[in-house]
Amino acid sequence: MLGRVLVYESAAGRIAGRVVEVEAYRGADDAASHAHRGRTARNAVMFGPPGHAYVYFTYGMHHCLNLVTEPRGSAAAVLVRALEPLDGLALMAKRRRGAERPRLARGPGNVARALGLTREHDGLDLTRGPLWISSRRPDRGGFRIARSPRIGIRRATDRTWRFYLAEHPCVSAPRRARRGRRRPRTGSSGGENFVDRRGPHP
DNA sequence: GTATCGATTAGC
DNA sequence: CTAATCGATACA
Repeated sequence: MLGRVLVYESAAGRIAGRVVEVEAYRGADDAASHAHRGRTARNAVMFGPPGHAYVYFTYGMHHCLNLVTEPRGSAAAVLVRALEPLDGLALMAKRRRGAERPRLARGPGNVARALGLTREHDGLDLTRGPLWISSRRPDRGGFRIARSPRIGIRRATDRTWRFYLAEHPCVSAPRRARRGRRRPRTGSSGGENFVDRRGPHP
């Protein structure tokens, strides 16, 4: 996904952006996943065939876009956390109350907001439009791939399933850990950054 | 039935 | 740090 271009051809206009930050979520084995406790009306698309959009509503005000990645019956999806805006910047800015380019689609709620995605788009087939991933070769612009724990979750925080283009201006920087009582570190290496020298997680 | 929380964000 | 804001989830 990283470096690929997401395109949305809506009635309001065409929007395109390079994927620069994602997170992986799985099913029953992933306590942080919406699919952790099985299929519901909300997460049903995650259990459907791959290549579909799972759009959920959260915090009473935000939508987030996921791309379903595994075969029917096996729940898994990739959360799109940030895009580098490439096309339709004026339209995005309008929806994002005039944010500057690096912030137009930084953060999963802002991605959906900039594209105008809601629960109505839940289940869209990415192989049939109007929302799709360009088949163009991924272009990471020389930025290396880094990984970190997923953001904003409380369970399964030891899994480093957030992947992003390091130093890319459109990537949402993870909040620094709270000061005060330090949590015992579960991982191996001490954690300055999470650069992944082995490439993406399988 | 009621209480709590969340794959977030903007603002102070 | 917190309010915003409501669907999903937890629990009596």
